[in-house]
Amino acid sequence: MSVTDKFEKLQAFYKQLMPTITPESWLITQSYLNVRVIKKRNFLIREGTVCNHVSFINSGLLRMYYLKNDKEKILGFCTDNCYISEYKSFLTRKPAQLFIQAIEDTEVIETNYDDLQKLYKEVPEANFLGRMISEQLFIEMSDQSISEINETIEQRYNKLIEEQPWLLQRVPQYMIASYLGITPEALSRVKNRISRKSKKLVPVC
Amino acid sequence: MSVTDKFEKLQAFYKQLMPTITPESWLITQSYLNVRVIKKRNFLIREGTVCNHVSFINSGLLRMYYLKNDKEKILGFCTDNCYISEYKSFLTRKPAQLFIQAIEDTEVIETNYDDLQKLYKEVPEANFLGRMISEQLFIEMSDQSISEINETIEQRYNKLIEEQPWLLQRVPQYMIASYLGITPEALSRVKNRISRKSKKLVPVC
DNA sequence: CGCCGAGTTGAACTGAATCAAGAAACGTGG
DNA sequence: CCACGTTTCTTGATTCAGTTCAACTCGGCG
Repeated sequence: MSVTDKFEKLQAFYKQLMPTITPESWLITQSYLNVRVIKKRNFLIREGTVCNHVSFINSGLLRMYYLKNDKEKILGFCTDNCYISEYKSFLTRKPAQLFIQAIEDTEVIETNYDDLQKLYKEVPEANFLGRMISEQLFIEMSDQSISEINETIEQRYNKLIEEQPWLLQRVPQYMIASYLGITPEALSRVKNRISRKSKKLVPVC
Repeated sequence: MSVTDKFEKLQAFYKQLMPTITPESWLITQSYLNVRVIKKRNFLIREGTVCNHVSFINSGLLRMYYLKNDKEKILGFCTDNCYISEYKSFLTRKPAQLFIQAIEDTEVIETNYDDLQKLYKEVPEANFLGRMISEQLFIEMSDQSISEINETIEQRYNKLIEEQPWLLQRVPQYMIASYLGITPEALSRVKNRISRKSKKLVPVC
C-alpha cells in the first residue's frame, strides 16, 4: 500500500469538511501526517502521560477508559473514520486522565502537537480544520456523556443492540458491561431477563 | 453602562486567547455580539429546540441538566468568564438534549449561529477564535464527564467543598445532590456522616 | 490433557432510592 | 415586622437494583 493510499480515507474526510481545500494545502498538510499501527492490547495513550497526538482511525477499534478504584470504567469505543485523542491533555499539555487502548490491531494517522501548531501558522485553512476536529471530538464526547440518559440498564443495552450491534460482535462482554456502568455479572443477568421476556412473548411450543 | 463596557470582559478574554487581534477585527467581531439578560429560573436553551447561540457569561450562574424519567440530572454549572452553549445542538443544527437555566439573574454576550458563520468568512482570525471556543467548551465538558472518577460520594462532595466552595453558597442543596448523582435525602445523610466524623476527631467537651 | 479467561448462576450483602412525615428557611404580602 | 404559605432540608423505615464472592460451565489453546 502506498503512502497516498494510506491517507486516502483522511483526504476524503478532509474534502468533505473542507471542499475548497487546495492541492497545495493538502500536500503541506500531508507532510505533517504519520501513519502508526497499534497492535491489539497496546496503548495509544496512557493515564499520566501528556497526549501529543490527535489521531484519525484508518481501521481498527479502540476503547477509552479510566481507572476508578483499580477497576476500569470504559467511556467509549472508536472505530474507522473518526478522530480520537485524549484531547483535554493534548490541549492543556497536562497529564492524561484516560487510557486509550487498541481492542483490535489499529492503524491511525497521527498529527503531532508541535506539527499541528506549525501547520496552523503555515496553512491558514488549517485553523478551519482544527476547528472541525475540535467540533468533531466535542460531538463524540457529548454522545458518550449523554448516553446515560436512558433510564434502565435494560433500555441502554437494547439501544446498544439497535445502534451499535457491531460492538457486541467485536468487544468482549465484560467491556460492554463496563461501558454500561455495571459488573459483568449484572449484564449477564440483564441479558437473561431480556431473553426470558422475549420467550414469554413468542412461546416456542 | 455603555455597550463597550458590556463587552469589556469578553474583549479581555479574546485578547488573552489572541494577543494579535487587530482593532478592526475586534470592531467587526463586536458588531456581531448581542448582550442578553436571563432572569433567574428562565432558560438559555430548552431541550427539543435547536440551539442558535454560543454565549459568553458576563455575570450570573447557570446550570445544564437533562430530564431522565421526569427527574433532573445536572451535568454542570457555569459562571462568569466562560462560554456556555448546547454546543452539540449548535453544531449539528439538531434539537438540544439539555436545558440550560439561570440559577441567578445572568448577563451573557451571545453570538448567533448564522452571524458566526458570516464572521468566519469575513474575519480570517475568527476561525482561530472558533477553534478556541470549541476547545474551551471541550475542556469544560471533559471536566464534567470525568468528575465521577472520584470513588465515593463522600469523596466527591469533599472535593466540591475544596474546589468550588462558592457553589455550596449559591446553589440549593438538591441541585448539588443531582450534580453528584444522588437524591437530596442521600446527600443530607452524607453531610451528616461527614460532620459526625469530624466531631469524633475533634470532640467538643 | 489440563489450563485459563470469559461467561453464567446462586446467595448474601449493601448503598442508595423511595415514600412519608416533620422541621427549618425563605420570601411575599399585609 | 410579623404571619403565612411554599420550598428546602432532615430523619426514619422499607425496598430494591446491583455488588461481591464463590462455584461451576464452556470453549479455545499450549
